[in-house]
Amino acid sequence: MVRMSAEERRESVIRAAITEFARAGYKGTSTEAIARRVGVSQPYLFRLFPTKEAIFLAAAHRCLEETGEVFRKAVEGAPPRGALQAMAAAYDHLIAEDPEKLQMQMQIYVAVASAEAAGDHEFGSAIRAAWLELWDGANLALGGDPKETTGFLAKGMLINTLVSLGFPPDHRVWSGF
Amino acid sequence: MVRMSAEERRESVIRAAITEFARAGYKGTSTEAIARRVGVSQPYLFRLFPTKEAIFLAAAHRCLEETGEVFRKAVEGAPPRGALQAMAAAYDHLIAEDPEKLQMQMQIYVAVASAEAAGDHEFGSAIRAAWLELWDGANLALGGDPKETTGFLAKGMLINTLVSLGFPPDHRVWSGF
DNA sequence: CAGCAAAGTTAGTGACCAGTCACTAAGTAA
DNA sequence: TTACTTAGTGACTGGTCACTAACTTTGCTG
Repeated sequence: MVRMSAEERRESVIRAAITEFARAGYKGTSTEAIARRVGVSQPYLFRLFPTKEAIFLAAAHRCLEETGEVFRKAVEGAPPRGALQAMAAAYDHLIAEDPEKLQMQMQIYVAVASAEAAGDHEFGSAIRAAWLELWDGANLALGGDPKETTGFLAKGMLINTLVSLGFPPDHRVWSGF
Repeated sequence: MVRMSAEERRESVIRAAITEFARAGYKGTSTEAIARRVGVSQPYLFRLFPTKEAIFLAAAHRCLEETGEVFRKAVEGAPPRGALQAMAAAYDHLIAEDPEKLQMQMQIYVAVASAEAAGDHEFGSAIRAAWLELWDGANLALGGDPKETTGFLAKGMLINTLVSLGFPPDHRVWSGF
Protein backbone atom coordinates (compact mmCIF):
# COMPACT_ATOMS: atom_id res chain seq x y z
CA MET A 1 0.00 0.00 0.00
CA VAL A 2 1.38 3.37 -1.08
CA ARG A 3 0.69 6.26 1.22
CA MET A 4 0.32 9.71 -0.25
CA SER A 5 -0.49 13.13 1.03
CA ALA A 6 -4.14 14.08 0.76
CA GLU A 7 -3.25 16.60 -1.92
CA GLU A 8 -1.48 14.01 -4.06
CA ARG A 9 -4.40 11.62 -3.63
CA ARG A 10 -6.88 14.27 -4.66
CA GLU A 11 -4.78 14.72 -7.77
CA SER A 12 -4.97 11.02 -8.65
CA VAL A 13 -8.67 11.02 -7.96
CA ILE A 14 -9.14 13.82 -10.48
CA ARG A 15 -7.17 11.91 -13.12
CA ALA A 16 -9.13 8.72 -12.49
CA ALA A 17 -12.41 10.61 -12.40
CA ILE A 18 -11.76 12.18 -15.81
CA THR A 19 -11.20 8.74 -17.28
CA GLU A 20 -14.27 7.19 -15.70
CA PHE A 21 -16.66 10.10 -16.18
CA ALA A 22 -15.54 10.50 -19.81
CA ARG A 23 -16.50 6.87 -20.40
CA ALA A 24 -19.84 6.64 -18.65
CA GLY A 25 -20.95 10.13 -17.62
CA TYR A 26 -21.91 11.48 -14.23
CA LYS A 27 -24.79 9.16 -13.46
CA GLY A 28 -23.22 6.18 -15.16
CA THR A 29 -20.03 6.29 -13.10
CA SER A 30 -19.97 4.82 -9.61
CA THR A 31 -17.67 6.21 -6.96
CA GLU A 32 -16.62 2.59 -6.54
CA ALA A 33 -15.22 2.59 -10.10
CA ILE A 34 -13.22 5.76 -9.46
CA ALA A 35 -11.88 4.42 -6.18
CA ARG A 36 -10.84 1.14 -7.83
CA ARG A 37 -8.92 3.05 -10.49
CA VAL A 38 -7.19 5.19 -7.87
CA GLY A 39 -6.40 2.17 -5.74
CA VAL A 40 -8.12 3.25 -2.54
CA SER A 41 -11.33 2.28 -0.83
CA GLN A 42 -14.54 3.90 -1.96
CA PRO A 43 -15.36 5.57 1.39
CA TYR A 44 -11.99 7.27 1.37
CA LEU A 45 -13.03 9.36 -1.62
CA PHE A 46 -15.42 11.11 0.71
CA ARG A 47 -12.56 12.16 2.94
CA LEU A 48 -10.98 13.87 -0.04
CA PHE A 49 -14.14 15.33 -1.59
CA PRO A 50 -17.45 16.10 0.12
CA THR A 51 -19.69 14.58 -2.58
CA LYS A 52 -19.61 12.81 -5.92
CA GLU A 53 -20.67 16.06 -7.53
CA ALA A 54 -17.59 17.79 -6.12
CA ILE A 55 -15.41 15.14 -7.74
CA PHE A 56 -17.13 15.69 -11.07
CA LEU A 57 -16.79 19.45 -10.81
CA ALA A 58 -13.07 19.17 -10.07
CA ALA A 59 -12.61 16.79 -13.00
CA ALA A 60 -14.64 19.01 -15.32
CA HIS A 61 -12.73 22.11 -14.34
CA ARG A 62 -9.43 20.38 -14.90
CA CYS A 63 -10.53 19.10 -18.29
CA LEU A 64 -11.53 22.55 -19.58
CA GLU A 65 -8.41 24.09 -18.07
CA GLU A 66 -6.18 21.59 -19.85
CA THR A 67 -8.00 22.14 -23.13
CA GLY A 68 -7.33 25.85 -22.83
CA GLU A 69 -3.70 25.03 -22.14
CA VAL A 70 -3.55 23.00 -25.37
CA PHE A 71 -4.68 26.05 -27.34
CA ARG A 72 -2.32 28.39 -25.52
CA LYS A 73 0.68 26.14 -26.13
CA ALA A 74 -0.26 25.82 -29.80
CA VAL A 75 -0.51 29.57 -30.34
CA GLU A 76 2.73 30.15 -28.45
CA GLY A 77 4.74 28.13 -30.92
CA ALA A 78 2.97 29.42 -34.02
CA PRO A 79 3.96 32.10 -36.55
CA PRO A 80 1.98 35.37 -36.45
CA ARG A 81 -1.39 34.96 -38.25
CA GLY A 82 -0.93 31.19 -37.94
CA ALA A 83 -2.99 30.88 -34.76
CA LEU A 84 -6.05 29.35 -36.42
CA GLN A 85 -4.07 26.64 -38.16
CA ALA A 86 -2.01 25.93 -35.07
CA MET A 87 -5.02 25.58 -32.77
CA ALA A 88 -6.88 23.47 -35.30
CA ALA A 89 -3.88 21.18 -35.64
CA ALA A 90 -3.58 20.93 -31.88
CA TYR A 91 -7.23 19.98 -31.50
CA ASP A 92 -6.94 17.46 -34.34
CA HIS A 93 -4.06 15.96 -32.44
CA LEU A 94 -6.39 15.24 -29.51
CA ILE A 95 -8.63 13.00 -31.64
CA ALA A 96 -6.08 10.23 -31.71
CA GLU A 97 -3.96 11.18 -28.71
CA ASP A 98 -6.48 12.15 -26.03
CA PRO A 99 -10.07 11.34 -27.07
CA GLU A 100 -10.85 11.04 -23.37
CA LYS A 101 -10.62 14.80 -23.13
CA LEU A 102 -13.10 15.27 -25.95
CA GLN A 103 -15.57 12.81 -24.50
CA MET A 104 -15.26 14.34 -21.06
CA GLN A 105 -16.20 17.66 -22.63
CA MET A 106 -19.38 16.13 -24.01
CA GLN A 107 -20.19 14.67 -20.61
CA ILE A 108 -19.69 18.09 -19.05
CA TYR A 109 -22.10 19.73 -21.47
CA VAL A 110 -24.94 17.30 -20.84
CA ALA A 111 -24.24 17.32 -17.11
CA VAL A 112 -24.76 21.08 -17.06
CA ALA A 113 -28.08 20.71 -18.88
CA SER A 114 -29.22 18.05 -16.41
CA ALA A 115 -28.14 20.05 -13.38
CA GLU A 116 -29.87 23.13 -14.73
CA ALA A 117 -33.06 21.15 -15.36
CA ALA A 118 -32.87 19.83 -11.81
CA GLY A 119 -32.73 23.37 -10.44
CA ASP A 120 -29.00 23.46 -9.67
CA HIS A 121 -27.61 26.63 -11.23
CA GLU A 122 -24.28 26.74 -9.35
CA PHE A 123 -22.75 23.96 -11.36
CA GLY A 124 -23.78 25.54 -14.65
CA SER A 125 -22.36 28.91 -13.61
CA ALA A 126 -19.01 27.39 -12.75
CA ILE A 127 -18.79 25.52 -16.05
CA ARG A 128 -19.98 28.46 -18.13
CA ALA A 129 -17.26 30.59 -16.55
CA ALA A 130 -14.62 28.00 -17.40
CA TRP A 131 -15.93 27.62 -20.94
CA LEU A 132 -15.99 31.36 -21.42
CA GLU A 133 -12.29 31.48 -20.66
CA LEU A 134 -11.81 29.02 -23.48
CA TRP A 135 -13.92 31.15 -25.79
CA ASP A 136 -12.11 34.35 -24.86
CA GLY A 137 -8.73 32.68 -25.23
CA ALA A 138 -9.56 31.48 -28.71
CA ASN A 139 -11.13 34.81 -29.62
CA LEU A 140 -8.05 36.71 -28.52
CA ALA A 141 -5.74 34.40 -30.44
CA LEU A 142 -7.89 34.85 -33.54
CA GLY A 143 -7.64 38.62 -33.43
CA GLY A 144 -10.98 39.25 -31.74
CA ASP A 145 -13.17 38.27 -34.67
CA PRO A 146 -16.20 36.44 -33.20
CA LYS A 147 -17.16 34.98 -36.58
CA GLU A 148 -13.81 33.25 -36.83
CA THR A 149 -13.94 32.14 -33.20
CA THR A 150 -17.39 30.67 -33.73
CA GLY A 151 -16.27 28.86 -36.86
CA PHE A 152 -13.26 27.43 -35.07
CA LEU A 153 -15.09 26.26 -31.96
CA ALA A 154 -17.93 24.91 -34.08
CA LYS A 155 -15.55 22.57 -35.86
CA GLY A 156 -14.24 21.52 -32.48
CA MET A 157 -17.72 20.65 -31.31
CA LEU A 158 -18.37 18.64 -34.47
CA ILE A 159 -15.15 16.77 -33.82
CA ASN A 160 -16.35 16.01 -30.29
CA THR A 161 -19.61 14.69 -31.73
CA LEU A 162 -18.01 12.49 -34.38
CA VAL A 163 -15.59 11.06 -31.80
CA SER A 164 -18.46 10.33 -29.42
CA LEU A 165 -20.38 8.64 -32.22
CA GLY A 166 -17.32 6.54 -32.96
CA PHE A 167 -16.92 7.22 -36.67
CA PRO A 168 -13.57 5.77 -37.80
CA PRO A 169 -10.95 8.26 -39.08
CA ASP A 170 -11.33 7.27 -42.72
CA HIS A 171 -15.11 7.70 -42.78
CA ARG A 172 -16.53 10.24 -45.20
CA VAL A 173 -18.04 12.33 -42.38
CA TRP A 174 -14.45 13.42 -41.71
CA SER A 175 -13.87 14.42 -45.33
CA GLY A 176 -14.88 18.05 -44.95
CA PHE A 177 -12.20 19.03 -42.44
CA MET B 1 -58.47 6.47 -17.56
CA VAL B 2 -58.03 6.64 -21.33
CA ARG B 3 -57.47 3.37 -23.08
CA MET B 4 -55.37 3.34 -26.22
CA SER B 5 -54.12 0.77 -28.66
CA ALA B 6 -50.65 -0.53 -27.90
CA GLU B 7 -49.37 1.26 -30.99
CA GLU B 8 -50.77 4.61 -29.87
CA ARG B 9 -49.35 4.09 -26.38
CA ARG B 10 -45.94 3.27 -27.78
CA GLU B 11 -46.16 6.56 -29.64
CA SER B 12 -46.88 8.52 -26.45
CA VAL B 13 -44.10 6.68 -24.68
CA ILE B 14 -41.66 7.81 -27.35
CA ARG B 15 -42.78 11.44 -26.99
CA ALA B 16 -42.50 11.29 -23.21
CA ALA B 17 -39.17 9.50 -23.41
CA ILE B 18 -37.68 12.21 -25.64
CA THR B 19 -38.66 14.84 -23.09
CA GLU B 20 -37.31 12.94 -20.12
CA PHE B 21 -34.14 11.59 -21.71
CA ALA B 22 -33.35 15.04 -23.15
CA ARG B 23 -33.49 16.46 -19.61
CA ALA B 24 -31.55 13.87 -17.67
CA GLY B 25 -29.91 11.42 -20.08
CA TYR B 26 -30.14 7.65 -20.28
CA LYS B 27 -28.85 6.79 -16.82
CA GLY B 28 -30.41 9.81 -15.17
CA THR B 29 -33.92 9.05 -16.36
CA SER B 30 -36.02 6.48 -14.52
CA THR B 31 -38.66 4.45 -16.31
CA GLU B 32 -40.90 5.66 -13.49
CA ALA B 33 -40.52 9.24 -14.73
CA ILE B 34 -41.41 8.27 -18.29
CA ALA B 35 -44.44 6.27 -17.15
CA ARG B 36 -45.66 9.17 -15.00
CA ARG B 37 -45.46 11.52 -17.96
CA VAL B 38 -47.32 9.05 -20.18
CA GLY B 39 -49.92 8.45 -17.50
CA VAL B 40 -49.55 4.69 -17.13
CA SER B 41 -47.99 2.44 -14.55
CA GLN B 42 -44.27 1.90 -14.76
CA PRO B 43 -44.36 -1.88 -15.31
CA TYR B 44 -46.67 -1.41 -18.27
CA LEU B 45 -43.82 0.18 -20.21
CA PHE B 46 -42.26 -3.26 -20.30
CA ARG B 47 -45.27 -4.62 -22.16
CA LEU B 48 -44.70 -2.00 -24.84
CA PHE B 49 -40.91 -2.18 -24.98
CA PRO B 50 -38.65 -5.06 -23.94
CA THR B 51 -36.09 -2.92 -22.07
CA LYS B 52 -35.28 0.65 -21.10
CA GLU B 53 -32.59 0.63 -23.76
CA ALA B 54 -35.20 -0.15 -26.41
CA ILE B 55 -37.20 2.88 -25.31
CA PHE B 56 -34.11 5.07 -25.57
CA LEU B 57 -33.24 3.70 -29.00
CA ALA B 58 -36.76 4.38 -30.28
CA ALA B 59 -36.67 7.91 -28.86
CA ALA B 60 -33.21 8.55 -30.29
CA HIS B 61 -34.19 7.30 -33.72
CA ARG B 62 -37.29 9.45 -33.73
CA CYS B 63 -35.32 12.51 -32.67
CA LEU B 64 -32.78 12.18 -35.49
CA GLU B 65 -35.52 11.38 -37.98
CA GLU B 66 -37.44 14.51 -37.04
CA THR B 67 -34.30 16.63 -37.25
CA GLY B 68 -33.76 15.36 -40.78
CA GLU B 69 -37.35 16.25 -41.53
CA VAL B 70 -36.76 19.81 -40.32
CA PHE B 71 -33.93 20.19 -42.84
CA ARG B 72 -35.91 18.60 -45.65
CA LYS B 73 -38.91 20.87 -45.08
CA ALA B 74 -36.61 23.91 -44.96
CA VAL B 75 -34.92 23.08 -48.26
CA GLU B 76 -38.25 22.30 -49.90
CA GLY B 77 -39.53 25.82 -49.38
CA ALA B 78 -36.26 27.54 -50.23
CA PRO B 79 -35.07 29.24 -53.44
CA PRO B 80 -32.38 27.43 -55.43
CA ARG B 81 -28.91 28.04 -53.91
CA GLY B 82 -30.67 29.15 -50.74
CA ALA B 83 -30.47 25.74 -49.05
CA LEU B 84 -27.71 26.68 -46.63
CA GLN B 85 -29.48 29.77 -45.37
CA ALA B 86 -32.80 27.96 -45.15
CA MET B 87 -31.41 25.04 -43.16
CA ALA B 88 -29.46 27.35 -40.88
CA ALA B 89 -32.58 29.40 -40.21
CA ALA B 90 -34.58 26.24 -39.54
CA TYR B 91 -32.00 25.02 -37.03
CA ASP B 92 -31.84 28.45 -35.40
CA HIS B 93 -35.57 28.23 -35.01
CA LEU B 94 -35.16 25.09 -32.89
CA ILE B 95 -33.09 26.96 -30.28
CA ALA B 96 -36.11 28.78 -28.97
CA GLU B 97 -38.88 26.53 -30.25
CA ASP B 98 -37.64 23.00 -29.57
CA PRO B 99 -34.47 22.99 -27.45
CA GLU B 100 -35.53 19.56 -26.25
CA LYS B 101 -34.57 18.17 -29.64
CA LEU B 102 -31.11 19.69 -29.42
CA GLN B 103 -30.50 18.39 -25.92
CA MET B 104 -31.76 14.96 -26.85
CA GLN B 105 -29.17 14.95 -29.61
CA MET B 106 -26.42 15.60 -27.09
CA GLN B 107 -27.73 12.81 -24.89
CA ILE B 108 -27.69 10.47 -27.88
CA TYR B 109 -24.07 11.26 -28.65
CA VAL B 110 -22.79 10.57 -25.16
CA ALA B 111 -24.99 7.49 -24.87
CA VAL B 112 -23.32 6.03 -27.95
CA ALA B 113 -19.89 6.66 -26.45
CA SER B 114 -20.90 4.98 -23.20
CA ALA B 115 -22.46 2.00 -24.94
CA GLU B 116 -19.39 1.61 -27.12
CA ALA B 117 -17.12 1.76 -24.07
CA ALA B 118 -19.27 -0.90 -22.42
CA GLY B 119 -18.82 -3.20 -25.38
CA ASP B 120 -22.22 -2.69 -26.99
CA HIS B 121 -21.65 -1.89 -30.65
CA GLU B 122 -25.20 -2.49 -31.92
CA PHE B 123 -26.52 0.73 -30.46
CA GLY B 124 -23.69 2.77 -31.96
CA SER B 125 -24.21 1.22 -35.37
CA ALA B 126 -27.90 2.07 -35.37
CA ILE B 127 -27.27 5.67 -34.35
CA ARG B 128 -24.37 6.15 -36.76
CA ALA B 129 -26.62 4.97 -39.57
CA ALA B 130 -29.32 7.44 -38.60
CA TRP B 131 -26.81 10.26 -38.26
CA LEU B 132 -25.29 9.44 -41.61
CA GLU B 133 -28.68 9.96 -43.21
CA LEU B 134 -28.67 13.43 -41.73
CA TRP B 135 -25.19 14.08 -43.05
CA ASP B 136 -26.04 12.80 -46.52
CA GLY B 137 -29.25 14.79 -46.59
CA ALA B 138 -27.44 18.01 -45.72
CA ASN B 139 -24.63 17.21 -48.11
CA LEU B 140 -27.03 16.62 -50.98
CA ALA B 141 -28.91 19.85 -50.26
CA LEU B 142 -25.60 21.73 -50.22
CA GLY B 143 -24.60 20.48 -53.62
CA GLY B 144 -22.32 17.68 -52.46
CA ASP B 145 -19.54 19.86 -51.10
CA PRO B 146 -18.26 18.13 -47.92
CA LYS B 147 -16.48 21.29 -46.75
CA GLU B 148 -19.75 23.20 -46.75
CA THR B 149 -21.60 20.30 -45.10
CA THR B 150 -18.99 20.09 -42.38
CA GLY B 151 -19.15 23.82 -41.77
CA PHE B 152 -22.91 23.73 -41.54
CA LEU B 153 -23.14 20.73 -39.21
CA ALA B 154 -20.28 22.10 -37.12
CA LYS B 155 -22.27 25.24 -36.37
CA GLY B 156 -25.20 23.03 -35.47
CA MET B 157 -23.09 21.11 -32.98
CA LEU B 158 -21.83 24.36 -31.44
CA ILE B 159 -25.44 25.46 -31.08
CA ASN B 160 -26.22 22.19 -29.31
CA THR B 161 -23.33 22.82 -26.95
CA LEU B 162 -24.24 26.40 -26.14
CA VAL B 163 -27.85 25.41 -25.53
CA SER B 164 -26.74 22.59 -23.23
CA LEU B 165 -24.48 24.97 -21.36
CA GLY B 166 -27.41 27.32 -20.95
CA PHE B 167 -25.88 30.53 -22.32
CA PRO B 168 -28.66 33.13 -22.68
CA PRO B 169 -29.47 34.32 -26.24
CA ASP B 170 -27.87 37.73 -25.76
CA HIS B 171 -24.56 36.37 -24.51
CA ARG B 172 -21.46 37.19 -26.53
CA VAL B 173 -20.76 33.52 -27.26
CA TRP B 174 -23.67 33.78 -29.71
CA SER B 175 -22.24 36.85 -31.41
CA GLY B 176 -20.36 34.99 -34.13
CA PHE B 177 -23.38 33.35 -35.75
C1' DC C 1 -74.92 -11.46 -23.06
C1' DA C 2 -70.93 -14.73 -22.81
C1' DG C 3 -66.47 -15.08 -23.58
C1' DC C 4 -62.16 -13.50 -24.83
C1' DA C 5 -58.21 -10.83 -26.06
C1' DA C 6 -55.96 -6.81 -25.23
C1' DA C 7 -55.05 -2.91 -21.94
C1' DG C 8 -53.84 -2.06 -17.73
C1' DT C 9 -52.77 -2.63 -12.52
C1' DT C 10 -50.62 -3.91 -7.78
C1' DA C 11 -47.17 -6.14 -5.37
C1' DG C 12 -42.73 -7.57 -5.16
C1' DT C 13 -37.43 -8.73 -5.92
C1' DG C 14 -32.58 -8.59 -6.44
C1' DA C 15 -28.96 -5.53 -7.63
C1' DC C 16 -26.67 -1.40 -7.06
C1' DC C 17 -25.07 2.93 -5.03
C1' DA C 18 -23.84 7.44 -2.40
C1' DG C 19 -22.65 8.37 1.81
C1' DT C 20 -21.79 7.23 7.15
C1' DC C 21 -19.50 5.17 11.10
C1' DA C 22 -16.34 3.20 13.93
C1' DC C 23 -12.20 1.60 13.66
C1' DT C 24 -6.80 0.47 12.51
C1' DA C 25 -2.18 1.65 10.99
C1' DA C 26 1.45 4.56 10.06
C1' DG C 27 3.95 8.50 10.77
C1' DT C 28 5.74 12.71 13.83
C1' DA C 29 7.00 15.83 17.49
C1' DA C 30 8.04 16.25 22.63
C1' DT D 1 7.69 6.37 25.16
C1' DT D 2 3.77 9.07 25.05
C1' DA D 3 0.50 12.08 22.89
C1' DC D 4 -1.24 13.38 18.71
C1' DT D 5 -2.19 13.63 13.56
C1' DT D 6 -3.05 11.81 9.13
C1' DA D 7 -4.05 7.98 5.70
C1' DG D 8 -6.92 4.49 4.99
C1' DT D 9 -10.46 0.42 5.64
C1' DG D 10 -14.65 -2.88 6.34
C1' DA D 11 -19.25 -3.13 7.41
C1' DC D 12 -23.41 -1.12 6.89
C1' DT D 13 -27.78 1.74 5.54
C1' DG D 14 -31.55 3.98 3.41
C1' DG D 15 -33.02 4.51 -0.90
C1' DT D 16 -33.57 3.83 -5.95
C1' DC D 17 -34.26 1.25 -10.01
C1' DA D 18 -35.14 -2.10 -13.92
C1' DC D 19 -37.72 -5.73 -14.49
C1' DT D 20 -41.17 -9.91 -13.27
C1' DA D 21 -45.39 -12.27 -11.96
C1' DA D 22 -49.90 -12.58 -11.09
C1' DC D 23 -54.10 -10.37 -11.15
C1' DT D 24 -58.17 -7.09 -12.85
C1' DT D 25 -60.73 -4.24 -16.07
C1' DT D 26 -62.68 -3.04 -20.48
C1' DG D 27 -64.27 -3.00 -24.96
C1' DC D 28 -65.50 -5.88 -28.80
C1' DT D 29 -67.83 -9.56 -31.33
C1' DG D 30 -70.44 -13.85 -32.52
